[in-house]
Amino acid sequence: MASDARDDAPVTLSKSERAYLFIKERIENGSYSPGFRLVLGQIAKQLEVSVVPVREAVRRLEAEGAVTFERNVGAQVAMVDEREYFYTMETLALVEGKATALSAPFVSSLDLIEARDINAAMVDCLHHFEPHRFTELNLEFHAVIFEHCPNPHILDLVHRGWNRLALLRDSTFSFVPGRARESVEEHERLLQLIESGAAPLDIELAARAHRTGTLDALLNHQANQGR
Amino acid sequence: MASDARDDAPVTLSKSERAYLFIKERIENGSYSPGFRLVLGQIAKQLEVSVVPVREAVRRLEAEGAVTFERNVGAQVAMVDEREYFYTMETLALVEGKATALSAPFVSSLDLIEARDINAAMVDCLHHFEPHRFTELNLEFHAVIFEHCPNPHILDLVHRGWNRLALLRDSTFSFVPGRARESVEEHERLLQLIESGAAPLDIELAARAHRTGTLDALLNHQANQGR
DNA sequence: GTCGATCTTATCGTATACGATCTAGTCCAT
DNA sequence: ATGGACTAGATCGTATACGATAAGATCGAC
Repeated sequence: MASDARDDAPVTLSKSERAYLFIKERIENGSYSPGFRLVLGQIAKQLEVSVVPVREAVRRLEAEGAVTFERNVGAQVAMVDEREYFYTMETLALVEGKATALSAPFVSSLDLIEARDINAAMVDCLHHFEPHRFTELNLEFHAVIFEHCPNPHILDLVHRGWNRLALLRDSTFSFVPGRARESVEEHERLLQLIESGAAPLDIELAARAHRTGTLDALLNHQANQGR
Repeated sequence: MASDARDDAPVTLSKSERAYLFIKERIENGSYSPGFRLVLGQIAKQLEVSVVPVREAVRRLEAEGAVTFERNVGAQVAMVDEREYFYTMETLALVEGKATALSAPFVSSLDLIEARDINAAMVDCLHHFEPHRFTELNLEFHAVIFEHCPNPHILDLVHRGWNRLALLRDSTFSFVPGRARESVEEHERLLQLIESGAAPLDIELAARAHRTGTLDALLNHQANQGR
């Protein structure tokens, strides 16, 4: 992040990795919006590399679900509709719930303090209306807990879900007024469950409901707006 | 499977796909056991293709977790220890549980009949001691249900889990005597839950316990055998 | 004027080639 | 004999080149 490898002296980053990060970044920040055609030769020229590493990067993004690929035709940024958003949220609810429950026993009192600090900062964001930072802090909050997740596969699924959300954030995400405040309250309740050593299943379902609640809020909000 | 594309006229299968299937097959049937070094040029010669599609296949397998890859060093079949097995089973319990609950409302009475037929065949396998076929039928049983899963992401995770298990089947899986019979009984109970339109969460937890039970049985079994 | 066949072009899929990097073995100095 | 530097071989990473495929344009027939 600090020193973006100037031109052709990547200290420890292969060209295919550079291509991967390059494309991924552009997809996430919206430069390449859903449906955008990724032409290998074109991207290769921009990056001043050959098509081979670019192709590898694109296939990798395909494996991650960020782009779709058709043989002899090409790749394009994955189309993400409401249905996709729903599936992703449902899956996230599932894996985040489990990840929270599995992590709970390993959350220290220091972690709890840090989590509460973050949650407080989120309240500040509400007052100053900084939705972007709010979302960031939300991830940090959960990261403090998940950091202890003993099952790396489940943790990986959580990160995949987050990536996917980042992908379609700009197109689908909309800030639902009441939900943000509800969210920070649920955070505090989650922390209390963890602190009190509640049953794993209780924690799991609470964390699951936390995610599901965001989904429901969004759906209701859209429905009320006649969409 | 039926017609292994003779030489250079793959009707509708790219060379990288052929390489992918070739390697995957060998990993699953144990020809390439964990730790086996996958040398691109070597495999390329065997398949009479260049290294480029082979490399693509290997990277794809890496993304799936079947092989590990180190830059400028090479790839090898992923090492899978008991811990890995545990993680996979825990994750599978999670996603299979949800997949079952989500699919339940769409399971028809015809599906129920088919599932019960398969379950009966599994009992036969027990009597004739055919553990391999038993495992196959077990997958079919769950497939009948999951076929209706409305969330493709979760279904995909189930399949990934199955793939992963197939990967380490030979090295870690051992047939636990009493568990198989227990398993078919749990199948029947699952079907009854689905049939009676039980609450989604009940179905989810039952399906989850079904998978967890296999894991516990295996762990206890190993513990009792002093390992 | 519309439909279908041919041709053109853009893009992908793969082969080959070569430079870069790692690993291991050898040799020399201590 | 042991440790470190050097050399050689193997393997990977990427560039370039060319054949293969598919989408679109052009032209002719009805």
